[in-house]
Amino acid sequence: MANIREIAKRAGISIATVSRHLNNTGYVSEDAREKIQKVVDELNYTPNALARAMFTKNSKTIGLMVPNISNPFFNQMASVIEEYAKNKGYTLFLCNTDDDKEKEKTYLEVLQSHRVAGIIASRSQCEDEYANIDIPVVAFENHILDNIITISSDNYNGGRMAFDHLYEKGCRKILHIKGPEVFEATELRYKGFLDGARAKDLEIDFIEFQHDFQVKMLEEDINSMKDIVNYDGIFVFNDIAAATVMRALKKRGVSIPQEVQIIGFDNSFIGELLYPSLTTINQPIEALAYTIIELLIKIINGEGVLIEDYIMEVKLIERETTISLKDLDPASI
Amino acid sequence: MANIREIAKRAGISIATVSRHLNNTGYVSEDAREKIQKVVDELNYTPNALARAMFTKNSKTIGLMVPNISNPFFNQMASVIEEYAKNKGYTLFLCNTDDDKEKEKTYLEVLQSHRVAGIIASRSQCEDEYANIDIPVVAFENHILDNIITISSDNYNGGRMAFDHLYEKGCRKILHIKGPEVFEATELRYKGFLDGARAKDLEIDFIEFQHDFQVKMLEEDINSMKDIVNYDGIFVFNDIAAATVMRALKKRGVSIPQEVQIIGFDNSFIGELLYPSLTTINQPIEALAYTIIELLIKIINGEGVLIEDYIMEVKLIERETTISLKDLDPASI
DNA sequence: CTGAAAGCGCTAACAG
DNA sequence: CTGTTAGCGCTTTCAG
Repeated sequence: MANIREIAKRAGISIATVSRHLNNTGYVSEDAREKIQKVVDELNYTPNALARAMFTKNSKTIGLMVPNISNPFFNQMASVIEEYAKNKGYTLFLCNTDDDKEKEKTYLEVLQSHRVAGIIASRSQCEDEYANIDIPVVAFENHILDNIITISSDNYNGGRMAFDHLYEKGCRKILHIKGPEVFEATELRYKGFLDGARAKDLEIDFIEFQHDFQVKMLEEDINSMKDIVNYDGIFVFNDIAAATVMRALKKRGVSIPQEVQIIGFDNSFIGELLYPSLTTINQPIEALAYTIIELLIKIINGEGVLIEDYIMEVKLIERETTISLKDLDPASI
Repeated sequence: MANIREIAKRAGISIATVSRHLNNTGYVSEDAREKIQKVVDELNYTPNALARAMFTKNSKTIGLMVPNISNPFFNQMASVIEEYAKNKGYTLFLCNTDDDKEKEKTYLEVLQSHRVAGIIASRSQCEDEYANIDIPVVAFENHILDNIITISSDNYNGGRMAFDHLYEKGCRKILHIKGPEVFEATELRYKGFLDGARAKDLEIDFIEFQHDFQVKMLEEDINSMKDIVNYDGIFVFNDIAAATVMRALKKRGVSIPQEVQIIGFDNSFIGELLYPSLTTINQPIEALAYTIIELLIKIINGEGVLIEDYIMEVKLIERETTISLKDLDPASI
């Protein structure tokens, strides 16, 4: 692959001028520009970003750590993060941690070695591992260290909204299927939901899933639920798990929402494909992704940012798995 | 961030020896090894992959181009490609092309500039753009150029199996919802399906969707289908589109599979979450991903590979959206 | 077993 | 407006 020296030689001009032209930095005569561009086009020359990065100390790459890219919520996040990053001139390294601390640690080293300009750590399981990283980091959902910004949705409030909604719809025998304890986000949803119930003096049952979506694994969790039919309202910690729960219920002949109302969390695309379509709490993916990228790039550029929690508003998306009792067609019960 | 010179100085040893130790290449005395490792640990030193890449001409990175990472089939592919790549010591750049030629071209340049060791181009819309790339490339699904290997599932056969299955189940008024013409994969499914029908002298109707899954867009396509209720069997070009079709049918009160049988394609996780669960054609994601990575890395390493089409076997996954007529409970019709 | 030195491709002073 | 030059951090001959 050609290099800048080759271009300079063929154009009969020094490499400094070629560099200036390529980067549009400093003066270059129109005449020189043309000559250079001609050779650049002929040789299909592309500047070596690695060499450039070594000098400028900015590789223009960002490491994106996600639990798993096949998780519908995280891949929607990844999709828009990718777009924002690209618009800013950054390319993403894709890192699936599988919610596994060891894998996260390994990737952390890989990203470090590639001298990424910044790291987005979603649902991190690490702490001190980030202490000696001198690369800008922003955390999504799980907190890492005091000096690392955390971005998340207002999960607590979302949980509370979920409860209020079910309650409003008339549910009184309520179950919450909660996520693994190590997920701060689902833990907050649980707390919010619980506080909502307490405010109404209502007792609530809980089941904890041992893991998040990893194609097929949820089914096991579902099988462990026995008396799931005894409730009239269920709040599931995310949409994909809710889909699995819905499927299990239908298999047992339970009709939704007539017999059990369901509410999920995320508002990932899957909710709209289900039948009945899933009532859920929307996480503002665009706002989350935008905030993550903006903050990270500000830190990369040495601009000051407030070290604090950045919490984005959620909102209820009412669809078909919840329904007002008065709207119920008696015949369908 | 520390560099090798710093390590060498602190360890009182030359950088050459430090390098040898780090890469386990050439002789280094046990004594030297210890001294070096001690400093490496103290300083949390990680070798600069950029500098290394400049010298070795192998960046140990791979550019993964996918239409969109939120497409369930492609993100499952990405997930396992990522795992295989990591095991081989490669890290992935994530590139969403959105099935847009211009975006693909842009990313091609970006990947070139980052001097990726190889490129995986899924469903590429380009041709000549790849002619002057001196980076190993493998294509998934769409062919690019004669000298570029293409890996894909046996889509033709899959289409044929889909027809045979519906026919066997008793369907005679059949519709195929096909993908955009520029997708070689869905085009082959269409051809296979058509040939199956011809073999039985059966006339079949077709509808063409204008685009693949991009959260929300499919709904428009669905709305454009009027007489969708007049069929007893539908083959949809992929699972996610099938999910949308199922939802539309149920909204119109059509029962599946009693009135219409449905078969999708991909066997992405979504099929199992639907109710009834979706009969579909399995694409062997593991085998595809494995082949893609194996071939690409062989090319990167200069080992010879056969330039030809690598076609992986598909198989029918029978679930609940198709059913033998004799199994039908008359009461449920 | 170890070190000096050249060079990968680029950018940014600095001196014309 | 342009060219020379010194590195960025690393690996690898080639001499010891």
